[in-house]
Amino acid sequence: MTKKIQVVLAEDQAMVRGALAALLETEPDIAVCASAANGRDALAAIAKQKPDVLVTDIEMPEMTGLTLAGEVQSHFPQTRVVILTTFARPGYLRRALDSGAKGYLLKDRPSAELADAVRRVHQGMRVIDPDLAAEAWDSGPDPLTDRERQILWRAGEGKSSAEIADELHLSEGTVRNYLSEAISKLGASNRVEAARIARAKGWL
Amino acid sequence: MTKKIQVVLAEDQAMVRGALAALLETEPDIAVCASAANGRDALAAIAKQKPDVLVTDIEMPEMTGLTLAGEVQSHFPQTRVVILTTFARPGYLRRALDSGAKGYLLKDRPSAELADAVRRVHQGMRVIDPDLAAEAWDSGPDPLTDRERQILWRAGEGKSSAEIADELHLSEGTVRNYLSEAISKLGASNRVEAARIARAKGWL
DNA sequence: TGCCTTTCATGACATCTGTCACCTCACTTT
DNA sequence: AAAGTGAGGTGACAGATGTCATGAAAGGCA
Repeated sequence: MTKKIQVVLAEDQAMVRGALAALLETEPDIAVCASAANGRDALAAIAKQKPDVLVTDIEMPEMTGLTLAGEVQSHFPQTRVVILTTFARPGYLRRALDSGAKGYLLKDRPSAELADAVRRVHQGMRVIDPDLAAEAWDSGPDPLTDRERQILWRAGEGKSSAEIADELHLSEGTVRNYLSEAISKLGASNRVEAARIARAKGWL
Repeated sequence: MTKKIQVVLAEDQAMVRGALAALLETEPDIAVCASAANGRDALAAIAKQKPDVLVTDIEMPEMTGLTLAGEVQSHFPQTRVVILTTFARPGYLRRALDSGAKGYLLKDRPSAELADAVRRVHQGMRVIDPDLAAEAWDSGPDPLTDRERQILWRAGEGKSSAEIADELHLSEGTVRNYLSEAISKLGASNRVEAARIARAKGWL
């Protein structure tokens, strides 16, 4: 047999990280050469190990998987990236592909697909969840501006317009204007629903 | 060696389920005899297999891990339950223990602890995450009434007072009263923050 | 029987939210 | 130089939200 496919694993939940490593180690042609609990550590491991494939979660402390994918793409292009996440959010998929990820796999999928995805991506193929790809296509791009995103995020945390204005050094009226705009763009009827929709799409 | 510890696994994310099974299978004294994607299927598996230990997630479709723990406790008391979840929520821990669970483990913990927990619980010990137990102790019991919970849940989804009133056949004023009460009990300053706090504590 | 607790309801009030028309100021573009 | 363009702001208004005092009806229990 030729050399095993070297994989680095990035996932913040230690239990899941260990379990995924155990899963990949059951494959005779795959070896997990390092694993990390956040994007920053993963990047350091990649610099040292130069693995064939990175399998990474998205929501992690320090550096998200999406940012990590971008860094890997620009500094270590020989390492292919597979995103492995809970979230079937069109915005996430779009950003993942923009960041150079070659695979996007959901944690809902059968565990056998992980090793498959690693092998395919290693061979230069792309592996994208087909349902999600279709959804991403017809849900369109993120309609929010940066300001709207910042403000909607805080509103979703339960902050009042006045508090948000204070934090961002804006007037309260301006904050209300941005929220109004975001609400109408998302077809919501108030800030809470708008935040919910934006979160579901992966735009927050 | 004596017979292996028989484990049933309940976890809705297929990838994680498969990975956890692979992890447990690496232990020489543990065997995963069945796994299920929701509480209902898990209960059926337990009825058939009569396993020593059930390892279950909390948030699952059809039947949550907490409800499942209660069912197992009353119908199959010889099966000990270990809750394995992402959520460090005092309310979840409390309900888990009330439902007869013998273990409560976070997915943040090192993967080696899972097999340990299974062994200990099998021997009749309890395994509770110590930090979470302390937090649960001083955060007190759920202060919300059923009505307040129902209403706060819907408010957190972005529904207006009028919509909630309609859904629950109450007057709008009554809904506002309950929300006001919930907001003050939780020390929040509006409905959104109140919902956030309640979710974080595991009370929603 | 009387007392207590829950649940639900009103009305009144102050404040917060969402919407809209319109304005300023600093940049680009042409 | 004139005409956009985008970020930010103002003021006004209707409607939603949060608070409080008060009260009716229903069940538990001593």
